[in-house]
This record gives sequence, structure tokens and C-alpha cells, in this order.
Amino acid sequence: MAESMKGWKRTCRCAELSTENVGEEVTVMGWVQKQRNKGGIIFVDLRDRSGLLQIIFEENDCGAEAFAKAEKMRSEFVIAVVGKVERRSGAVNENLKTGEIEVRAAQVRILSEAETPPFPVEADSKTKEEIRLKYRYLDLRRPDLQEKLMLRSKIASEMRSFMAKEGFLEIETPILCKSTPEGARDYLVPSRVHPGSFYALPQSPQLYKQLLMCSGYDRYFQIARCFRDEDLRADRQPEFTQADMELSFVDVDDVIDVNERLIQHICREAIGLEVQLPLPRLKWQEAMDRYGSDKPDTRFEMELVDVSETVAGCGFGVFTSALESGGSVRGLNVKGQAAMPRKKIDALVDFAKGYGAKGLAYLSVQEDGSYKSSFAKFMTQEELDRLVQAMHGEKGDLLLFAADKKNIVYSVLGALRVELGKQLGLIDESKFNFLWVVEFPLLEWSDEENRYMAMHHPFTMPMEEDWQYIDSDPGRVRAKAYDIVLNGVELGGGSVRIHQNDIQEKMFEVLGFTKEQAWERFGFLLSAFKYGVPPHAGLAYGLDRFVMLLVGAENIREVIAFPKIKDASCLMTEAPGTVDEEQLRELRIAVLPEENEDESKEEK
RNA sequence: GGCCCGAUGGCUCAGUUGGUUAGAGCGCCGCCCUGUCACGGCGGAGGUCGUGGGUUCGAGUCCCAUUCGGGUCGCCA
Repeated sequence: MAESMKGWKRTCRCAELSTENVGEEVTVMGWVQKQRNKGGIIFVDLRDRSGLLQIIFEENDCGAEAFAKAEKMRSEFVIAVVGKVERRSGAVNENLKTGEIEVRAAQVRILSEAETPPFPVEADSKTKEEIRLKYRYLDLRRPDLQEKLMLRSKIASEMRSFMAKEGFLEIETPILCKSTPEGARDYLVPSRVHPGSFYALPQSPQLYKQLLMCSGYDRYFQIARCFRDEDLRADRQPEFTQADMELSFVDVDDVIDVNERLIQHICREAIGLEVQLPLPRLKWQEAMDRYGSDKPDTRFEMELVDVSETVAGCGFGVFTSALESGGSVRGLNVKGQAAMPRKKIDALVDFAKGYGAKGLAYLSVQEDGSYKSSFAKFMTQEELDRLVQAMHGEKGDLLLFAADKKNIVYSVLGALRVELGKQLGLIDESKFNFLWVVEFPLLEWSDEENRYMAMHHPFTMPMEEDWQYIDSDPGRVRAKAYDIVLNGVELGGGSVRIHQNDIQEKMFEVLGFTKEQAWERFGFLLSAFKYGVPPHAGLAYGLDRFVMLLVGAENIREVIAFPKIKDASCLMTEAPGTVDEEQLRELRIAVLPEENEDESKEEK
């Protein structure tokens, strides 16, 4: 039966005790990790978030009643123990922080009994994630998950103290917002007071923080929950946390400076990593050309090589037709992999197809200097030699080529490069390679929408020297936008914002908004800009990703206490769920029946 | 929405070319044990092989569908 802790007060956590406390009487409380009954002596490993502590029960010390309680203790019972800290008379346990000591129980209370948990509460769980997530409250007891969440807390608090010292004000922005259809899908919240009207949950505090700049709070910071109704990934949750900031009277370098020092501070305080400043900067175009990615993993080489000029006019139709339609031909030199079996190469071709490639051409330089290639018969020996030379191909190298529209070539080879880096073990996992990617394009052509879309968002400042091309060649205009990248993962991004009405209006025009549409969507911001707006810029981190990388987790769920699964539901609470008719009626919401394909065909 | 992977006692897994009664380790239950810490000894319980259909004399195993979970492309200004 559960007992009360009345009159008892915990004096410390389990693993906060050490040999320095020998002789002290302490009161510890926690969960039974393991009970080992030797007959006349019982050992209990007591666990809390600090770690494990061995409790020893002997009838002479604690009396018959307490000893009987110890006998019935099972895993996950919650107990309280009063006893003396002793140096162990038996062997020291080197695996335990508290391995030199133990607490000799004088009194004990069972605060809560427990059923046998559905899976063992231990570090490095091998249990299926599905089960762990269903019983997340048990999963969260495991030491490795506790360490990650404690480190997350540390990172957040270091962030706050650094930002405060730098003069940033922490200001909260609304969760119930106005829907802005540009960008990700919004989560909608129906309004009871305004039937048929909906709030949207924020995708980011973007517009609010710009308004705060208009209001003179010149340095704003917030650890803000954000929501995007898009499909999940290993590093993407529908509900996530941004470390968000905005600064007035600054330009790109000012934002980068304060953020580099922030990154340095966090890495030092959280994981004892010394980050060298300044961080490398890579222009977007260079990142794409060298790595095929705007978030390059620079922990290994194997950069892309543009061989468009080398293969121009060669006999291989796949290459030449790609070039004729304005595309490019680029390659990867996979060092020392000439002997890669055909099966593995075919798997790489399939992998490439997943990124839009029609195929992948390959050439291996044999040990005798001859070539084995999927396209050798289409090219002369001289053409092949020139190609191998352009790729810096040596004996034993495998050369892979993609020929297509530029964007496809980038994404195929960029993905292939990372995949090969993983498969071949080229990545030095001990490295933390931060880098800035700067000078992003302002606009991106969307075939789907048949118009230019803002690559970052519609309030991003174009680079002065490119603004002249906004009518003649909009795709050429670069933006004062920057991303911070760590080990091939986009940690965060930001930009200098437009604070001039004429540029903002032109942006909306290029994006295809009429003045009315722009005002309907962003009127409150445009209006605020009429009354005096400082030049401003900002940046936001995906905090979950940042934590994930710093703790070395492979999955964002490992650093979020209660994450959602792939279909955005929660295995523990079973959210989302249906609601009462009455609730729907009050909101004047009707749920449509599921669309039936046959019926819709008939209607046509 | 597309593609790929997975599902066998509470947990982690094995299960041959389809062939008797589906195995193991851990955990769990009972008894014993005064220095264990992956405690030990003896005994025991526990399985609709995700679900439905099909092929077959016979299906955990082969086929189809489906559910659940994971990865990924699209999507994520």
C-alpha cells in the first residue's frame, strides 16, 4: 500500500552523493531500478534523474517491517529511504558514479507501487519506438532521454542568458494568428465568436517580430513554438521550437557576428566544444556548384565537378541533349571505388532516380588505366580521356555523372554525395562543421504556380547591386538572406528585411500579388511601415535540430519530450481525436463525408 | 499521393527448399541464498506468428489486399 511522505523531506538526489558525504544521514527518494535479494541482505538500486544509488537493507539496521518492504520491492516502485551514507565494504562498482558508496537504510516508505513496465527502463533501449512512444512517460525515465532533455534545457537557458547579456528582450508573440497562405500549410483554429472564421497557429513569429522592430524594441528574442501542417521527417515535427531573434539598425554582418558568438557560447557551455570564429561563409551559388546543396556537409570532400564544357559536342546524346536544353553535366569522383560491384552501382542509379534523375552515367578507371563505362561506346577515346582528366580521375576511381536541368543535377549529385559519404564512411562524426550560406537567390521559379516565389519570404531585402535586374532577370537577383548550417543540416536562417515601401511594393508585384491582395494579407505590417520603420534583420534557429545535433541524436523525436509520429498523431494521447457534436455545433462546423473516388467520377 | 523497409510470448530476436507439439535470451511468478551490482540456484507460467483473403494434403514461411510503425521523394515562403 502506498505510504505518504509526510514529515520526510528529500535531502538530495541519488547521484549527488559521493564519498564526501560518508557518515551523513540523508533522505533520498526515487524509483527502484533493481532489487537484488541475497536472503538476509537486500540491495536496491535507486534511480532519479541524477543517476543510480545503491541502498542496502539489513534487518538489524532497519527492523523487520522495513526489511519486509524491501523484500517486496519491484522495478519502478517509488520509495523513500532514510539512512546513512557509507563507504562500501564490498567491491566498488566502477560503472557507477556513486560506485564507492551506498546508503544503509534505517527507515523506508513505499510511496507508490508499480506494475511491471511493458519494456525495460534502461539506457540504449532496443525497444521499438512505437511502444516507447505509446508509454512515453516511461520512455522519458530512461537515462539517455533524460540526459538529452536536460541538455536541451541547458542549451535554452544558456541561449537566454547570452541574449539577455547582449541586450535582447524576450517578448512573447501570439499563438492565435491570422492565416497567411504563402508558405507552409497553416493549422487552423475555429473561432466560436466568429463562426466561419479561423485563427492560424504561427508558422513562425516573423511578422510580429518585424512589428516589434517598428515599435522600437530594437533587439527581440523568443523561444517560440511554431506549427506547420506539412508531412514529417526524421528532422521535422509539425510542432517545433524556434529560437527567434530580430535586430534593428543592423546589416548582415551584425546578425552574423552576434550569432557566431551565440553559437560559440552554447557549444562551450553545453558540450564543452570550442568553436573557432569566424565561421566559414559560402555563397549560395558556390555551395550549389561544389556540393549540390544549400546546406553542404563539409565534413568530407568529394565535391561536384562541372564537366559541361568538357563534354560539349561529344558523341553521348544524354550529355549533349541535356546541355542543348540549357542544363548541365556534372560528376562526382568516388575515390578508390572503381571496383564497386554492378549491383551497388545500380542501387545508386535507383537512388538518383528518386531525386528526379533519369539515370546515372558511370565510368571506372581500371588498375591498368582502361575504362569501364556505361557510355564508352558513345564517345571517342580522346573524349573519354579529356573527361577523366577533368574529373581528376586516377586509377581505381569511380566517376558518376548526372546530366539534366541544373536544379536536378544539383539535387541528384548533392544527395548522392551525402549518401556515398555515409555508405563509404567518409564522414568524420567527431566534427562540428558550422558554416554560413549567404547570398541566396531572392526568388525561385515555381512551375506549379507559374510564377516566381520568394525563396525565403516576401519581406527579404534584395542585394543593392542586383536590384537593377528585378524586371529584366528576376531570377538573377540575390537576397540579403543567410542560413546557418551544421554538418549538412540547416540549423537556422534569416535575412535583412525590406523596410522601404517602394521595394516592398515591387516585391509584391514580382510575386504576382495585386496591391489589394498584399494589403489584405499583410496590411497590418504595411500599415505599420507607414509610421517609421527602422532597418532590421533577424534569424531563427530550429532549436530542436540544434539540440539534436549537439546531443548526437539521429532523430528529432529524441530531443522532444512528447513528439508526434509520421502522420502527425500522438501515440500516447491518440490526438487528434473527434469531438462532440455539441462542440462542433457551437463552432458551426460540419464535417464533410470522405470523398469517394467513384462518386466524383460519376459527377464528372 | 509515390517508392523502400519492418511486424513471431511483456521486451529483443531465431525459425532451413512450405512439413510433427513455433524456440532462445532477458523479463515475469514461486521457493532458496548475508556483499550483490548483467547477482546466483531450483521450479513454473506465458504465443490469435499484425489483420483478412488466397494457393496447397499442409503456410510463421509463398501470393494478394489491408492495418500499424519507420525512412524517403513530393511538400516544408
